[in-house]
Amino acid sequence: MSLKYALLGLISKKPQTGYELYTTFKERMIYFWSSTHSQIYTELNKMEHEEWISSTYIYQEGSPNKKLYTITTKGEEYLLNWLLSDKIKPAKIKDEFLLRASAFHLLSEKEIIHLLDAIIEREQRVLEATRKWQHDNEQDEEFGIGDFVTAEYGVMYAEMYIKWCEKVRKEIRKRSRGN
Amino acid sequence: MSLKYALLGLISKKPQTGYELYTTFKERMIYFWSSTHSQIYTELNKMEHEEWISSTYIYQEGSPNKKLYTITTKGEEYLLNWLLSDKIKPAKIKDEFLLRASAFHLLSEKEIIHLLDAIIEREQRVLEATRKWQHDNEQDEEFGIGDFVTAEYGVMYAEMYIKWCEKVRKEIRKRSRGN
DNA sequence: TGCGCCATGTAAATTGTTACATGATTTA
DNA sequence: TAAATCATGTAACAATTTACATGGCGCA
Repeated sequence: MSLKYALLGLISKKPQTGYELYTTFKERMIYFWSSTHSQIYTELNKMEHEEWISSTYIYQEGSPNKKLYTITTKGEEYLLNWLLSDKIKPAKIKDEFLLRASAFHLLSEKEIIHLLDAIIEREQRVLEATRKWQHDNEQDEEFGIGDFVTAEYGVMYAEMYIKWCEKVRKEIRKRSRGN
Repeated sequence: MSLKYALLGLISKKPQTGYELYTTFKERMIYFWSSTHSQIYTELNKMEHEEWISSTYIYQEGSPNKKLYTITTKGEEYLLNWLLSDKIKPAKIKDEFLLRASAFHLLSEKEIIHLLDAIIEREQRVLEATRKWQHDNEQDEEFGIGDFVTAEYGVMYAEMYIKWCEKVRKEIRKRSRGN
């Protein structure tokens, strides 16, 4: 399982809390990885046991206390070993809309167009958010090569998705004119 | 969970066996859905209990016997209801290579290029296979709108992935010349 | 003679999701 | 004043993966 590598990769950039890692997952990594806070906290505790990371407890007034995790030498070695391994597992995707698309033979033109429009809108929002994030952060010294290439992927992925939706719309219109 | 809808969608096109469904998943739907044979067989049995599908046992000489599943009216209603529902869950993606890419700050130019080349090769194989499948089947009367649009997606997705890899390669070369 | 294909299943283990639990501060 | 944010965790449940189990046929 790769959640541990995902967490190690992020912590290797700078020490972080579980909450920060969780927000990074849901805000920035959604188009290539996903997880929930309950899974992240559990995994972080396991990883500390394995001594891939170490934590410092930070007392705060006003807001709740927190644990800051730092990667260890052992953790860095473990991560690097995985990064360089030859066996790269193929992506695992569960795309509900594509699944619906595969059953378009059961729907009318109107129904398909309605679904497509909703998805185009959704993807446009994702695209705008990614571009905004990229623009707001690219001058930041913390913005590294990994952030650059994955943000670029996010943009290309959303653009492709929208283009595909429009292609499908054209095809649907064409087919229903034909009937 | 949507595996049941995935199966219903496929069975709605024509009666199929668990084995046929399983091969469709691993050969054709990999870029938008994945499952294993053990999960598929279990799910099919549950779905028959729910009366969304019914089965006919087919005795064969030479090869093992099999069960052919057909969708019921109840199953069709259930599927259609899901197809038209407004809440379309966002795609859940676990892309190990993108995860590695997000940790590229830990690798050298040479190491990154090595990984990229392997992925480009992999994606080119996927792309060729999808195009071949599309070409070999588009004249088939069973090749419907769902097959058309999802195959198109597969092609666009793989093309985008390759373009992204090449963009990353250029960026990596640029950055290491800069140092 | 060993591997892959056809064909279906169960059991065990791991992963992932949702709900429960707490509680102060900030924002609408 | 209700919801969202910060912050961390556990428990129960659901989904998924890997291993176990069987066995004939065709191919190299």
